[in-house]
Amino acid sequence: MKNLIKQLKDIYIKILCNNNKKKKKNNINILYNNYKDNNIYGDINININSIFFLNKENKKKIGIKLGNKIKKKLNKYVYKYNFKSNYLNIFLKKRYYIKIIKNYIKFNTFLKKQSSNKRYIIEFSSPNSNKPLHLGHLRNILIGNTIANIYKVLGFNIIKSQLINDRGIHICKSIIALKYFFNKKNLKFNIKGDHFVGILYFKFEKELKKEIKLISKKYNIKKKEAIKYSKLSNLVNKELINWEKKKKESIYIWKKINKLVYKGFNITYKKLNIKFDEILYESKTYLLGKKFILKGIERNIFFIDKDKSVYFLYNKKKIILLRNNGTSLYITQEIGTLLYRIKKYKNFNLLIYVVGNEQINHFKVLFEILKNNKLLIYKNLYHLSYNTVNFLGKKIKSRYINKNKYIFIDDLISFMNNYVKNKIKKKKIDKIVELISLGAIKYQFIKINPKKIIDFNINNVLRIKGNTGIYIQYTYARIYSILKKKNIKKIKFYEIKFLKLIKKNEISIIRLILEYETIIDRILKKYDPSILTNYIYFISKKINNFYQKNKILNINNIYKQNLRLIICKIILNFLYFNMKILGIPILKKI
RNA sequence: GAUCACGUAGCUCAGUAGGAUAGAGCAACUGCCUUCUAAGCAGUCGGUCACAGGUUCGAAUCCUGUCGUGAUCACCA
Repeated sequence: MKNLIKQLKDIYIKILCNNNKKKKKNNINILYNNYKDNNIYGDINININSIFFLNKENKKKIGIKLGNKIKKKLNKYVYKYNFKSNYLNIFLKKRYYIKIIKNYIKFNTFLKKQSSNKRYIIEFSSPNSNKPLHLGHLRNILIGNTIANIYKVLGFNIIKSQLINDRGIHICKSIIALKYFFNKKNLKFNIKGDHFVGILYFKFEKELKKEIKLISKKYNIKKKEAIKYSKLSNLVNKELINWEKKKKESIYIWKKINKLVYKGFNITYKKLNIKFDEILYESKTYLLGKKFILKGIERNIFFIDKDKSVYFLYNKKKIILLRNNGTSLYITQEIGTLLYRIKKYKNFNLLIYVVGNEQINHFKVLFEILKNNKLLIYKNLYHLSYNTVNFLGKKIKSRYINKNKYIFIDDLISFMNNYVKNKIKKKKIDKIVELISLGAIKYQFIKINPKKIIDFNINNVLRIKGNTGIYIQYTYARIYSILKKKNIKKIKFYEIKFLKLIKKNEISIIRLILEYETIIDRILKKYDPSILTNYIYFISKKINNFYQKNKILNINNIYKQNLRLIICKIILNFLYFNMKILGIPILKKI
């Protein structure tokens, strides 16, 4: 069965844009009407205005011409049309929806596969190995994972990639802290590895802050200046040099610390039910970046400064690529990782970096460097940026060293678990509580447009009413409980009877599912998974309304019951499909 | 100071390929469990789409300016 919208588009193009097909094709606005009264506005709305300017009379003429043509050509499914305020409204026959239902039952798919051999890499999470994953990571992970899952169901060859920033100043800070501020007596070994290393890191930052304050007071200089005279800061720099020189002691502690952190990360990922296809470590790729930069100097793309640091000129500003002591920086290792990926995959069609919007400039510089080096791969790179998660009015970000500015994912999860446990009416087993609270957390983060700041307020997350993950899970469980009582496989499809019996209620649900492809297109175009949660919420509302108003089981007319059961089955599959994409746990019982 | 985002109901957010009467949830207030899961459903209340111009037959949506909030501005990652 051909896609109706596509058929309408073809007719539209044939009649309205003989010239300039390609240019106009993208502007054609043909949508299923799920939001306005179908008695007045029909099933499908075609916006006549979106193409080119016409005066009112001509618009009506063209609209009616188009309407006639559509009715003639698609007579099988279209029974009338009208023209209102520059919209051509198409009214569909019930037969169309019966056909759609039949197809859903037969094929059980909601999307047409688009591609099978295109390779897309989605890099997300990208933690530093010096502290636990926090809410900023959570947002990152959920955006990345959802986008990756959508590409996956569309048939793309997807690689979910985690890049761990396991080298650099930050990890040296934890090493120094372990060496100087802790001994066997005051070390706590009974906590999760990443939290343990986090304690080391925060201890260092605290001590550094103290020292700098003292120095700047003593010599009456600014804090930025004072860093130069800081003993701790010096120790860290030396540690980094030792590490890059592969000194035994440095490497030994570094390995031990990282091991602890990864163990902790894995537990958190397991709780979130997030899996990666590959894990890259910057410690293994940064040397490629270093080499690349040294070559660039020979080719006069990068320059050596007076103090021996290496820089790149971007908008007349110096971007440092190597420190004057020869050690690498963030951007160096970023280049190295990219080179590694090119080597590993030879060719990929798209690499999406899911990274916060504070790094927009960083990626602009990166792409510019690649362009300057004639690495055309930069055209296949995209920085998917998202806004911050704020807590207590402050951004949650690594630069804030005060531990109170962080909420770690682990803490949020256990907080939510407790809340759900106390709130639910009947006593539930822990597993169900966990799945409910996980769904609630995920939904709450995905549902906000990545461009917007999430003002993290525990009261926003701790909600079980209305537009929440629980609502979706509940809707699923409700429908499931009905289907459990009947053997759906034994239900026959009575086309002619169904045609007579199908009503507005049933049709409006099917029409909503028909909008799905448009929704997916928009999500990928905008890189915005929140569109999906909003859509799923809208559908769930419709279904709950249907459920409450109509009886499904034990109705007099057995054919009607069958029709409704079949629709329930489709809805159930549809919810399942999308909850999988969003990573929201599916519960058969709540 | 420069650059980039964002500003829609008391609160949290949809809507921004210009197009039909600006939509949800929360909070407040009404109804609905003897009947497939009431973590639900139906309803009431609530808006000068920050402000001012401009483009257009038509602007929450595009452009300019102002104000407000946030991020970035390079040897942190």
